[in-house]
Amino acid sequence: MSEPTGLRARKKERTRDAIGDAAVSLFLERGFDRVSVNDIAAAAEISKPTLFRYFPTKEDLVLHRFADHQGEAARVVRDRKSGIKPVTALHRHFRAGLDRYDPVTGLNDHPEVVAFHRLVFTTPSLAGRLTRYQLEDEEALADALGDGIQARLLAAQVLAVQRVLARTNWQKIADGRTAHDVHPEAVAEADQAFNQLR
Amino acid sequence: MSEPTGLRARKKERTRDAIGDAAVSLFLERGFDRVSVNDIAAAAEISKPTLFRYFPTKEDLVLHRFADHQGEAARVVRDRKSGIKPVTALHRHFRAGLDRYDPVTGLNDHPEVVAFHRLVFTTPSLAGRLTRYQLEDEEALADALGDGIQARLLAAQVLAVQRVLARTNWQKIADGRTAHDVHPEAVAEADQAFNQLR
DNA sequence: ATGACCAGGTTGCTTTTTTAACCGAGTAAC
DNA sequence: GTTACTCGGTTAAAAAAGCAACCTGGTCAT
Repeated sequence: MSEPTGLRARKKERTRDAIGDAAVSLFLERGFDRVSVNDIAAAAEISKPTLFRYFPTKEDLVLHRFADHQGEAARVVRDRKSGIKPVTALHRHFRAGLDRYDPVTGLNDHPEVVAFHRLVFTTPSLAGRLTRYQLEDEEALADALGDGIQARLLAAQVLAVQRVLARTNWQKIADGRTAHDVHPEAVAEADQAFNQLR
Repeated sequence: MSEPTGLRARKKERTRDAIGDAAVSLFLERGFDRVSVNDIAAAAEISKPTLFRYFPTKEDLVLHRFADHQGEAARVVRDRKSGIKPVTALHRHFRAGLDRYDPVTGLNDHPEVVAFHRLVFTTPSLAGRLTRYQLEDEEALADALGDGIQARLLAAQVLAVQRVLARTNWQKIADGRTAHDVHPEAVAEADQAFNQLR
């Protein structure tokens, strides 16, 4: 029922983490395009082909943290308890994210997280690639919601709302406020936005 | 001219160290035959066949620290400066070992080293295997000394002397004295023993 | 413009490691 | 006395990693 935690799987996961951590910390230190994949491979003590076996492109070295949340919205809809509407489930899930200051909500003031956001959104190739991830996420959510054009529209609107909320939160953090301080209005705005979706 | 420090070589060395360290620390903790090779492999996070690729037998997991000094006597004789007699070179090398409290001289009171010695000499299969290492060492030394039966005899006597000296030192340490305290008489005994060899 | 780099990726080929299964000897249960 | 462990050690096949060499596309001197 669970993952078979063999020796192989454990080491693969560790290697993946080592590569991702080395990459992100180098990127934060010197900027995305001032770090070569060779540098990352050297820092993670692996070879270049091995690096590309774990991550298809250099961009994914940064975006794997988003990729880990890939399909989350679709899963939330699919796994909702019976009697609960999709939008409600998504709403609750987003609010739970706010409550635990999940970085994907934009409501997180850890310096490293803030710097990471900045890195992603000020590096064009990263921002570009990120939208591709969002598209896939949207399709998955649409499939979970149903078949017609309405499912597609709803999926797009939900994810657009989440992006706006996250970006708003992040902006406030970027202006120097603390996550704890911003939290109440973030919740209020989320409630308002999700209610308008119905 | 030097070792090619590739990624592969570095990781191999680390793996070897990890296995050896895990093995010795488990042995010291629970005794040689209360630890299975499976335990060691698990502690070192490698598989059993991999363990045996690095160490031919369970005993060698302990004795690799001696094995690392394998052929040292022969090398000392071969690399001696011209004009220096073999026995003199070996004598100086042993004294240098005493001065830096090298564990192979028996003159070392670190708890871990003492426990390690105790482990080796109170476990029959280990003591047995150790004599095999010493035999190989003796043959190598004999070859370095020359061809005839006299070379063999001298080699055997030198190594016998070193073993007696080391055992004597270890005994004094085992009686509770410090290495620093024992050092002067260890040097004196070594000088006397090596002088009698000439 | 040409040639020499450096970047992100890729391609074979070899070495290393995992996995599961096995062998042979000892040993405890029943 | 058979059954069923455990332990040290081995085998064969498959996955993973390393390495060197390559491709493509840019950038910079000369």
